[in-house]
Parts: sequence; structure tokens; C-alpha cells
Amino acid sequence: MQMKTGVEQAVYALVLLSLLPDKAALPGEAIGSRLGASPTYMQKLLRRLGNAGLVQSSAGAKGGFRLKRAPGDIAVYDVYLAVEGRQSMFAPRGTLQDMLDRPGQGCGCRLSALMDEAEASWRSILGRETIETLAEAMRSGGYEAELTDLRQWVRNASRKDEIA
Amino acid sequence: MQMKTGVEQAVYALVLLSLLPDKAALPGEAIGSRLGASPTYMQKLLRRLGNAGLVQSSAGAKGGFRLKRAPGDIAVYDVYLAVEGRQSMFAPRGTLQDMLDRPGQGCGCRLSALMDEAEASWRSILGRETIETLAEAMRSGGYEAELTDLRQWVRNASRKDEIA
DNA sequence: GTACTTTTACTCGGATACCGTCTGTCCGAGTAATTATGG
DNA sequence: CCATAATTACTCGGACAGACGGTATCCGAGTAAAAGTAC
Repeated sequence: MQMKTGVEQAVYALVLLSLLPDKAALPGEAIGSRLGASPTYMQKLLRRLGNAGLVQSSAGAKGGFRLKRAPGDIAVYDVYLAVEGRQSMFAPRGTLQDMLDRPGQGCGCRLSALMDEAEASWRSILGRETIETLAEAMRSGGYEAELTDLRQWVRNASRKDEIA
Repeated sequence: MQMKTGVEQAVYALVLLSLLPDKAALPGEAIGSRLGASPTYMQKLLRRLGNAGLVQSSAGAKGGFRLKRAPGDIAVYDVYLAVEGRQSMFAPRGTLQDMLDRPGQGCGCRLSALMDEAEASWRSILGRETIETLAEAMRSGGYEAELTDLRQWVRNASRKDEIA
């Protein structure tokens, strides 16, 4: 019952992308190495975010990834969904039917309903915070200096040729 | 992010034990085979439930397992805790610190707080239902006949020698 | 200077290897009830 | 009939094999920008 580590990495990758100037893009490798994650695996995560419509990618030189929606429009829940998939946590195995010796599989069991309810509540809370609110929390949480440094880094990483 | 299948099996094992007459005990193997689960693995689960104080075990001939608390006093949450352990779903890896280039590990990140909040809500809903309410739902859910059959089976399984 | 080709810097999807965890099995040791044995 | 020993039926904890999924790496193919080349 552990959440994939990719969810955390994906969330912060999106936070990073939210600092990107308009029309610019960030290569997956740069994102991965900045986050201390495996660059190749980060690529894979970004592709999933792309398939989920959270991120836009452009191939070719000077290509990379950028946000497809506004940061305030991307909830943590969306990221979770993109990385972990749509399946529910609890997968009933028909134990109740076996116990009652009922071949019918219509698991009208209360347990399943309870689990689904719990998960729905869990998900709804993940929907409360967005990439924007997370970034805002960093800004007002004593990380202003680091944020401006980070913004600077993002500029450099997104247009290396114009540094010199 | 899949829940262990053992949780479902453990829940129904406890429901089964709640049908047991006073002072009687049910061997782990009988429980496992009745639930269509691996008997040896069910033993392992039952031992965990024992360590968690949900179940009482007696060794020796005519030994086995019985509930240690009243069925109304065992929440689904307790079962989950016994089987899955106490660790939280979200284990932060310090991605935020890496991103901000802050060696300090004090992850005051909003994400962690959000995840904890979501999990707390999830857990609290699992605390709503107990072994007793689940059994009651079965009783009033159209499974009366199966339940009396099951109760009969439990009697037999708990005192094999007096059958003949 | 323009058209064309090559190089470079990326993404994309798949194939694959690694590794930890969950599932499942097995074993020796301990314990309690039952049965057998000896007097 | 009683005390003691042997058998039986369990649990306990650990060790271990297998399967599966997440993590991570690599590859060929495709794409777009930039750089080089020819005229």
C-alpha cells in the first residue's frame, strides 16, 4: 500500500514547469537531473503526463516539455491519476462469496462499498491542492530565495545557447 | 497503490470467527480452506491478527483462533492496520529539497501535509464499519440462508469429534 | 543568398533487466488435549 | 483406577521459493531546429 515514488517526482516536475517562461520548453533530462531523479525514468513519467494531457511535448532540437494547462488547473489528483492509473485500491477477490458458498459473483458486500467510499474521500482531498497552490505555498513558506535561483536555472536550461 | 489481498481475507476470517460459539476455536487451516484462500498463508495472516490483539490463539489439540474483542469493537481499519502495517502511504523522497537545492531535510512541503490529510480521511472512513456491522449487513442483505449454513459449518469445524 | 543536405538535440514507444514486496510453502519447535501404557 | 508416557492436533516464528509490479536503462525511429554545403 505504498504510493509510487513517481507521483512525488511528477508533482515537482510540474511545479518546475510552472516556472517556465511562455513558449519555452524543458528537456526531460534536465528536469530529471534537477530533481535528483533518474533522467531516463523522468522521461517516462513525463510521457505519461503527456498522455494524460497535463503536459505538452515538442520533439526536435530545442524541444522538451511545457505545461498544457494552467498550474491552477492541475490538481495533485490529476497527477496521481496520470502516474498511478485509474484502477481502485481495493480489488475484491470474491472471498465473501467463497465463505457463503455462493458462486454468484455479484459481491453486494458492504466491504467493497466502504473501501470505495474511503477512496473517494481520499481522492477528493487530493483534488484540493493544485500545482499553483503548491508553488504559492513555497513562495510564502520561506523559500523565496531558492525560488528565484530556481527560476534562473530554468531560464538557463531552457535556452542554453543564449547564455553566453 | 493496490491494497494487499490479505486485508479482504482477514476481514472475512474475522467475520467467520464472529459466528463462532463461545469458548470454541477454529483452526487456521479450516478458515483458510473455507474462504478459498491458501490455508498456510491464512495462518500467517491470523498470526498477524493475533499480534495486533484482534484474535486470540490457543495451541495444542482442539486449539485454534477466536476473537479477542467483540465484533463491534473491531473496525475494518484495525484489520487494515494489522495486515498492512502502520506506515503511511506517502513516503517523501526529498524531491522538493533537491529541486530547491536545499540539503536541509525538513520537508515542510505542502504536498506531504496534503497526502497525510487525505490518508487520515481515508482511514477514518475505514473506522466506520466493524466486523459486526459487516455481519449485520449480510444478515439483512438477503444472505440469511447462507449464514445459517455457515454457522452450521462453523460448529462442525470447531468440534469435529462430536459430529458422529 | 537560396536550396539542399547533414548534424544535432530532442521525444516516442517498446524491450529488457533489476529489485523489493507480496504471496505461498515448508520446516523445526512448542503446547495442549487425547490416547495408550504400566502398575 | 491412577499416574505417566506417547500420540495427535494444533500454533509459532523463521527461512525460503515464486510471481508480480515499480524502477531504471537502453535502443531504434521519428521530428524539428540549427549548421553546413553547393550553386
